[in-house]
Amino acid sequence: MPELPEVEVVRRGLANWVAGRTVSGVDVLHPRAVRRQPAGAADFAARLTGTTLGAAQRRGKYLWVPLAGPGGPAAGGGFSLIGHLGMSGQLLVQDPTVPDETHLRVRLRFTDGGRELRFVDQRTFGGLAVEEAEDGDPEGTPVSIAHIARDPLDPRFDDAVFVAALRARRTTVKRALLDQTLISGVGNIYADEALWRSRLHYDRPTATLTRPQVALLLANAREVMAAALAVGGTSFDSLYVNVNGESGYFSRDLDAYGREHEPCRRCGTAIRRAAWMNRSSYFCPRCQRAPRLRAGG
DNA sequence: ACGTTTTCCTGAGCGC
DNA sequence: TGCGCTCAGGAAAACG
Repeated sequence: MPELPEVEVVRRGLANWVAGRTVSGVDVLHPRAVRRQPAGAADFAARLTGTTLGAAQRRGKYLWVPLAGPGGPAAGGGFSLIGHLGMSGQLLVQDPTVPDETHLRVRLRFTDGGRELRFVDQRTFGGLAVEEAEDGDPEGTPVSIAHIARDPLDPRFDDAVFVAALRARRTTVKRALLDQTLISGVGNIYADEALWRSRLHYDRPTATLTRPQVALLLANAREVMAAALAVGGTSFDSLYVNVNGESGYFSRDLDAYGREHEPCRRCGTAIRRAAWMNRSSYFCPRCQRAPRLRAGG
């Protein structure tokens, strides 16, 4: 499941392999992959064809590639190719002779006749679109992601603002970590890892956390994602790979996620898995004590 | 306005 | 062998 480190690995791959190349043609093999393109698949293809791809950018789990038109950089009009991998999306740089993948959704061909860019997505939660940048934004952030918060690896992420905003929420801590308008890039895996490192239970009300506790949680989220990025991200199966189809190695370094019944690496207690919001939360029942239920009524 | 729940999707894994 | 069920989960949309 691609979260910030995995998406960053893909961003680097795009910067290496497709920047500076001009699109000669686009095949949309599944309309759902471009469902965020208001005018549909044909419009998506028309807006891309003939443009030259710039250096890939990222905010949280979103990627975008600035487009330059045939008339020069300005002629792109501030448009970008924006993408989200969802749960199972892959962007692969693939030789044209390689047979189409089973779940190939979109293909970009280039004027140099070299390796294609393929968007492959089994569960189709991900997608691509061509979009205009937010008016006057020097970073060229596409309009549809203007509400996404900066991520903790962004130098302009404001720690103090985040700490205050999280404590002001009337919700629980894991919900807040997964709220992309508060902090972006954190998904289920790194949320559980950051909570384990911080010895916090996922159901702790945010309002009960002290400023130092939230600051520590943020530092741990940042650390665990940086460590995962350093080894190519987390892969449980073939669903997350870099643009060359290779898996990352962080899954063996996880302390909580996916470790049900295995001993906590701090205290030896068996890690538990709890149903949480139609998904799972992994935690150490000893290190991460559940909040005391309020004696109501 | 804000917080919570539902919805979208497909393949792996499992019990019977 | 195959059917039905559960699970994986990001984030927009719908709901309260």
